Amino acid sequence: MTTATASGRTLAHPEPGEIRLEAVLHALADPMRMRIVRDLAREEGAELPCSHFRLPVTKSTSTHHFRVLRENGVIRQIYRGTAKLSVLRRDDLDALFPGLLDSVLAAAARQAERLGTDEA
Amino acid sequence: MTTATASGRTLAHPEPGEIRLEAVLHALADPMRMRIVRDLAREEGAELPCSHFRLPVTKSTSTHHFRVLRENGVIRQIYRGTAKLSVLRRDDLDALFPGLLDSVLAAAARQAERLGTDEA
DNA sequence: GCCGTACTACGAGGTCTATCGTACGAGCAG
DNA sequence: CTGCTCGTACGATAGACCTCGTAGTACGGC
Repeated sequence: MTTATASGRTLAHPEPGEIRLEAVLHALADPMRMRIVRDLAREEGAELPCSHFRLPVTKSTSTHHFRVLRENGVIRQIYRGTAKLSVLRRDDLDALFPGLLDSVLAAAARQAERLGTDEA
Repeated sequence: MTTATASGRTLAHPEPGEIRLEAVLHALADPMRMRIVRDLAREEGAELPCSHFRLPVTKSTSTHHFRVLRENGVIRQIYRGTAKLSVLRRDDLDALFPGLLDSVLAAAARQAERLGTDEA
């Protein structure tokens, strides 16, 4: 439980009603972002810092991808100390688009297995 | 090239094994293309000519979007006379990514209803 | 107070995308 | 054959996107 040590730094997230399907699909259409989402889904409910994901890109690019995921309503991000923790917005997504996230994740897992592209 | 033998102008489609999830998601992330796919799904199995879709763009742009859908494995296209008919590749998509197409279509329908953006 | 860590902001480069307009080829109706 | 309709191809333009590097801010420990 993140006891919101709230430092005043707050990040803008779309309301559930603001989340658009095209935006979510677009966010998931990038391999790097799909990888992040898959990692988050694997540790359901876990709040992971950006540095936990060993992405093969620079930190600037990571920031960009996390921002896209957040602004499109796929993840939620909060600050805690110097770290920024990310969580999948499964509840909101499931409420808006039932079954979508699960089938996308299943499809990604299946394709990763098929192509042997399964990363950590 | 398009060295078409008069009766059988054939179009290149990806094999089922060539269809990539990111590509499918990317194809569906565009409102114009999502609209095409929804129309096709609504008349399941039907072969509809491009002209059936009254898209608010020029013909060049339509051609472009249909091409993207075809090259990414979402639809199949065949010539018949002067018309080019399009069909949803539901069988292949369902085999590759079970449930994906249905949940995306359901999500699109739900969002259209929510936003009152239902066209057609 | 000072420094290291974690992440951000801004700008730039290169690529991709969506859109259009115009010109062309393929088929069908006279 | 002549024209008409359907769709394609090519070129161009404007905008978005992914990537990076550098400089900067917030936080925690010394």
